[in-house]
Amino acid sequence: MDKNYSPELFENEIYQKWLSKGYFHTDPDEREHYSIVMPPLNVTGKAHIGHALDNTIQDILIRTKRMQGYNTLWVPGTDHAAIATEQVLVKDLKRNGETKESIRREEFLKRGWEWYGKYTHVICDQLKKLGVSCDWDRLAFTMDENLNRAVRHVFCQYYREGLIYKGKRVVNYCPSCKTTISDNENVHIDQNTYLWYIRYPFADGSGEVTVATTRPETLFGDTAVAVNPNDERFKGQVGKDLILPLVGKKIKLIADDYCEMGFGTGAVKITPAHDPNDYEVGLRHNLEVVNVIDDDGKLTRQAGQFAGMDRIEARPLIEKALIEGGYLVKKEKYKNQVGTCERCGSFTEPRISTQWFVKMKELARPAIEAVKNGTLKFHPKRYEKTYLNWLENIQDWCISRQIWLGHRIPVFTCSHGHTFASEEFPSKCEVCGDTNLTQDNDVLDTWFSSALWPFSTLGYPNKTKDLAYYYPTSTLVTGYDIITFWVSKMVFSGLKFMGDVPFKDVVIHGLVRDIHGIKMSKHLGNGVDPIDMIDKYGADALRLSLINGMSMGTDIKYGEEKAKEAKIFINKLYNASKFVIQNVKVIEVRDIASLKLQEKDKWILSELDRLIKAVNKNIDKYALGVATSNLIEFTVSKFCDWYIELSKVDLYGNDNERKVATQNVLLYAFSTLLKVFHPFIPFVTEYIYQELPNHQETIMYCDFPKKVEVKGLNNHFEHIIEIIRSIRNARAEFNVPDNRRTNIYLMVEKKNKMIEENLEEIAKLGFGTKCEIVKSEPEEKCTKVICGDVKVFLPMGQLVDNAKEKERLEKEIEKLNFEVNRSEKMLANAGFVAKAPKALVDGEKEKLENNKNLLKKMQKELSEL
RNA sequence: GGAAGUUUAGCUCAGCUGGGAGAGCAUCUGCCUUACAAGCAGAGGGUCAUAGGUUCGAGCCCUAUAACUUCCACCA
Repeated sequence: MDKNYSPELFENEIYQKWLSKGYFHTDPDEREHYSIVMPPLNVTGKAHIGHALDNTIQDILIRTKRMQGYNTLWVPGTDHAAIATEQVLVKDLKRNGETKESIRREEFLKRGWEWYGKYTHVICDQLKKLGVSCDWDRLAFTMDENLNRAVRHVFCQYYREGLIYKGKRVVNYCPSCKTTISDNENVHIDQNTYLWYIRYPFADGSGEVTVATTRPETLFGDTAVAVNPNDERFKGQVGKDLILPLVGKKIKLIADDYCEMGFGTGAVKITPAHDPNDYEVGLRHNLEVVNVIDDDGKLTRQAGQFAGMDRIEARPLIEKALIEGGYLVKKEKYKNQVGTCERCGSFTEPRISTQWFVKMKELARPAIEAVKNGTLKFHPKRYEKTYLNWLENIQDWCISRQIWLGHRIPVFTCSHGHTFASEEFPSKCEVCGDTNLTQDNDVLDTWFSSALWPFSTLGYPNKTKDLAYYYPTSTLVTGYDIITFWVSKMVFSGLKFMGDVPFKDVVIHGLVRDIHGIKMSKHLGNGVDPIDMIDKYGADALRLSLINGMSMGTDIKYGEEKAKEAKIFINKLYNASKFVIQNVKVIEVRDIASLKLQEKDKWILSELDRLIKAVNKNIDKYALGVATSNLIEFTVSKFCDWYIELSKVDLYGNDNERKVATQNVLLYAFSTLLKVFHPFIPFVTEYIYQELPNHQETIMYCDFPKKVEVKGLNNHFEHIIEIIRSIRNARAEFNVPDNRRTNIYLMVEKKNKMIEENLEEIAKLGFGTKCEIVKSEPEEKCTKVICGDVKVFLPMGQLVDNAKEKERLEKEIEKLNFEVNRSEKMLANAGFVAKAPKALVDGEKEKLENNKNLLKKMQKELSEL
């Protein structure tokens, strides 16, 4: 082993070994299964710190369950991320003076596949560095042939059942990406803009109506002005014609509840083509729909002289024209929110278009039910609300996208106008046999294929063994940001097509932010690159730093410091392993239950037992951050600080029987610790494990510890620890440097086996040359420490100072008095004695008794000084 | 406009069926003790956001308030 912990020397090698041995691969058998499907990775992306978190959590769960004996499957996969990839490709083409239209659809798709082929391994390789134990043999891609089949199969079934329809709706359109985007992808941002007050004169010259708008450029599409039906100011004028400024055409003044009295001017212009509300108003009043913004975000010829200009850029010019025409009443500053495209950031346009939709009401119902009746559980539970709230207010799902990359909608039309959906590419029309067929040009929303992920990756629509065995999967791990995007869609899809939920538990983690709590972004340059962290501190350190102290569902503030800290801890574990290994090199391995254990052995084993149980419990609760805290606390504060030091007495001593027992306890405790730790920090635990005597082929398949199989471990070894602590404290108070050793004398009230057996240990850990039990106070000048029924004498010669000694005792007495007082007050409280649990009351009584005794002794000491 | 989360040591956070406030980092003191100076031993540091309430007992439960964060929503 290397002197220092250097993960770069072994992590990669170990991963390659795991891979080559096929440890991650599994097939159905007679055992109980535990399965997870990995949220598909964006195939053209780089792994970011959020991926590291998400996959570390999954890996911990998978590795634990694998060690617990489950048939454990973790399916990895990638997503075709159509819009993002298409954008990149289009940009590429542009550089060569081409467009996708110029190279045609077929060639464009070919280039898409080349791109995917080129980049798939990048993100997968990055995940491998993290140590993920997923079954790479099953790596899935949302555009794989089988997944395509699943998509078409599902589409056709929806279609046949009338759950998919084509319809006119106001949808969000991104003029830059040139496609429709879903509500989820349309992010609202605050905007400082203006409200323009524009005068619309009555056609008969009888005055005017002033409307307020944030979008003067849509004026060319106005087909009415609406006022509230109860608005007295407009009584008698509703129904009259107004002149549309700049255009000159006549539009009607209508009355509709949508227009709120008291807001703005109380009158609102209605542009059905470019505002969802206005569209609804338009339907109610049978208004004409006039498109003034085209696919590129430019004004159409309806805008007259402004035609061909970008809608945003045209705004000041239109304002100028309104001023010149005398139509602008005023313009005031205004804050509102506008939709922007999640991907490119440009302003989106609501617009009327023909799109494909999935009817959601009926599909949502069982998905709601599954959570309400507990078939599907969220961890933490509060995220049920996000999920339910979304499903309960669900709108129909717009699934068509106007791009080329992705799953093309399998709907065909023949030259006679017959339209039908088909799973396979049809040779003729289903109705009339016509062979002249055209396929719908749109592709499906990427979430349409992601929605099928838990079963499409297992072979659906074929009835495979995998599907029968591993579905429903056990746990889904993802961030709260895609509960509505993705989780909900998988649930209703699974229920619909598999007749069962896609997973039983949904584990929701938070977002990883920078150390100040700000979202990481390229723009701000505050991102932490996980690969960078792995290179500097090792994958185990990265994993541990992400998990330790994490509370599921809550955002994490992350900085490089955390990886550094984690590495320091792992270094500690590594050093402990060096100690263990060098002391068990030559060992007579015995069954732990058959050993003659000393008190310190029993103590560490009972602490280990507590640790194991706590970790098991916390993993079951998905409280992984608490589990690692348990593990670290045991490793440092129990095993290293105490047991290793205590064990040296016997390891370096002359009693062979004691030495063998100690070696065995050391080996047992440490190897058990490694196993419990393995899911969290897989590399270093495997590396160390392979150095231990009697090891198996891999730690990955060792039994995950459930408890320590030794009876009668309870003792009061804590008392020895207390004595050692008081010695150290006393020395520190006298400023005795650690390198100056003294004798230690103990006076006990009655024979105490525990102390007799641990004299050497007390001496070693208490900086003593020796430690002995004395019958009477030693002659030497000593400082005295009282620790329960034990009096400790530390001969300190000149250092002992009566005044200081007195001061120390008085401080102790004061503390004790406070305690006694507190206990007495509690016990004097009738309510407490009557209502608190008996054990608590009895405990308090005992404490009071002990403290009173101690107090008496101390006061005696004080008076004797 | 709805909803959720957060508020505990200088910093990052634990503390989950209510029973004497914790860790790591940082700070101070002493130590190169044969696993570890990326270390060891010791110390200081907190009206658990504020105000009420329930209870024998509240960091934890209830009700308000404040600050910060996030999600959802069509207010011109």
